[in-house]
Amino acid sequence: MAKRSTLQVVAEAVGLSVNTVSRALNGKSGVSESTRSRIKAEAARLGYVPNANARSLVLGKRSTIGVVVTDLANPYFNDLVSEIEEQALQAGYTILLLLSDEDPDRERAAIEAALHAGVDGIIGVPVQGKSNPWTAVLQAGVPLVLTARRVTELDVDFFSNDNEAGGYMTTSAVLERGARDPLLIEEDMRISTVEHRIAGFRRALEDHGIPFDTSRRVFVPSRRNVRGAMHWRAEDGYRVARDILSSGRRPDAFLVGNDYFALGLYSALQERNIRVPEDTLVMGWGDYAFSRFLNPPLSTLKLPSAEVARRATARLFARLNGEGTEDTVTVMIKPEIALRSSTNR
Amino acid sequence: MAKRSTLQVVAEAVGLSVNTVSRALNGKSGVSESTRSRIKAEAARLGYVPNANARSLVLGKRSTIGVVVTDLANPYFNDLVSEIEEQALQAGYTILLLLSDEDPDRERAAIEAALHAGVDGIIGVPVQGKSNPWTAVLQAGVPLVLTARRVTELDVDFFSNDNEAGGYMTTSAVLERGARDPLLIEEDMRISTVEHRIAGFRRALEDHGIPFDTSRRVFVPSRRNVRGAMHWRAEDGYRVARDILSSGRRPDAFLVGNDYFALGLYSALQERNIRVPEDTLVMGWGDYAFSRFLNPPLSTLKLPSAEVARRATARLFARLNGEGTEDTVTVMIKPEIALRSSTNR
DNA sequence: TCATTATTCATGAACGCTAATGTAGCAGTT
DNA sequence: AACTGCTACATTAGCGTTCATGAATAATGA
Repeated sequence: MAKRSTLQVVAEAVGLSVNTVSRALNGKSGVSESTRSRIKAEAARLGYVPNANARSLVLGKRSTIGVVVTDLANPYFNDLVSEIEEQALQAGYTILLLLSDEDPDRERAAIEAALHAGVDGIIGVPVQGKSNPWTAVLQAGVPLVLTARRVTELDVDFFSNDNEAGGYMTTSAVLERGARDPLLIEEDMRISTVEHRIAGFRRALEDHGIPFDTSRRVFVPSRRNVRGAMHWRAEDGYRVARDILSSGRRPDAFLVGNDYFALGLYSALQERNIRVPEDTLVMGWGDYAFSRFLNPPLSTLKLPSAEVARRATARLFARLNGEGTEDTVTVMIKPEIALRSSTNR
Repeated sequence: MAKRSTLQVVAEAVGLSVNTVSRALNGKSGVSESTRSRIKAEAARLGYVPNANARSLVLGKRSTIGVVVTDLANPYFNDLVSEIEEQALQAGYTILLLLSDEDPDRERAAIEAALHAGVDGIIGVPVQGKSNPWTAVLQAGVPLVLTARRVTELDVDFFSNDNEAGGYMTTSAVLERGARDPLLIEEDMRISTVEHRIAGFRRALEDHGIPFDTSRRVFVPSRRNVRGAMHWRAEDGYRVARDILSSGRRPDAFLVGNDYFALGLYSALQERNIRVPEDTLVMGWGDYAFSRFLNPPLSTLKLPSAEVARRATARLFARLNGEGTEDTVTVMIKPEIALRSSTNR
């Protein structure tokens, strides 16, 4: 609890003015090399750490960006956050992490907290919901970049995977392997991710001469406001798959909204002694860490989370430097398909 | 990019002094209710958001705690971070997230960044390494709480699972189910977690009349400085298990350092047509989201990450309020075993 | 030698806020 | 009428920095 030494203390110790010490430590000109090194030595000896609050006040920025994400248990989002953190640190920024847990109320609170904390900019993954708390960010004049999920009524920079392409790629892959009656198990969320995925699914079906109708997709009820929501997703996927199978329906391919659903699906299929890939194909989404080790190894879609994160942070930093403020940009990065045994035929 | 309005602007708008406006908005006494509501209305109309930098400077605190963690891809740590975030938000704090990626150099940089950013306190998960960057935190007079991994030479508050007990519980479970030749597959890290786990393993062995020697445990080489290190862990676990099996060794139970290793182990066992649990038992560690959905469902140890997080943050906040500064405290919370089919016998 | 310029440092102000202190007005007490 | 105590506000100072400006000293040129 030692009282932290200030510039003044260092200045007195070396017998110079506060200003000179500041210039010396910040590498500014107007200080001779000899005194600069003397000052640096003394500062180090006293364990001087600049007061970030005072520094932020006068500089008018906090060197911190807010990262508002729905759920850390989702591998995609923790990849995203990890990469943002790395990029930020390299640029001399730190990140303030706020979690919304897919809950609109918490999201509002998170945004407010970020604004209140004085972040210089925000990278966000929006939650679905009628009211839009993100406009508050723009009103406050804080640069904003959205990722992963689009908010159409908001004209801001947006970076994401190309989910329509992903939906098309995954669906085409199973159709090309002979599936004629595929079923899409999707998250029940009003987010662009789902919408685009279904659009790609539909386009692939129609390209292969299979008419699309709503019976080709079922929804897994989404859970909100649950810590580590992902822990329940496999369970939910299992339940939906089990219901489908006990209704007597036998799709020859399953496409799921994330690899946790596939995990639950595997269990449900096994209960009925339906073999993968002999009796039905399974295609995941997300390429989670466990997917290649399932039995059989799961074909899935590898998402470019790191690149999304890099592009998004780069854009935010550009905005913080006052560049490219005139128009907003939308970038969708192509995912990559990972074909494994679950779609072998 | 609208210039944010300051207290002064609000003050002029209502024709009162800056101080009165400040008192009114902060709910302090000395302002009549009528003027208070008038001020609040005007502030809201102008979209006034207090300048966090100025506020932090005068209050002498940033209302932010640093969370220094090794790896977000590890389910245990993202549980931990999620819970810390929630607790912090409730207490009016935000969290600054720093990642060390199990790399001592990055850890040093992360700690420095947190200190530089002026956090009020730090919750950390230390990396192994000879030099100790954490002393810098104490030297700077910043309250520190460590979790998950102990640094013996550092006299600070420590909160964790009771890993020795966990090691004992998991080992006893397989021994009670008839295993006489168990093998421990452990991470090759010089951290207290591993050390305690092995100690518990050993104690359980000896309690059951099985002599411990170093051939009873093998190490999986640890990867450092890799984003999402967990993605490789299953692969590494697989490799170690495969080598064991191809050497002809046939343990009647495997205990692994985390559930990803179990995932790799399953693959290796399957290649040799060794059945679980008929031919050998498998016991995991961590109860990851996928573990109960494996085939067979994995017996494992459920770690009290949320409680560790809650206790640790509560302790840090106590320190921030100047309570309990006299001595340091060590808390080890008992984990819970989750018995599933992989140890059925 | 003296004027000119470059170098090195000091001084003062400002960032936006909160806390301590000051003052005017008014009711109640003696 | 004079004093006390309270309310409701204003005034002033200060948090620890950085930046703009200014002064002193040393170096340069004729």
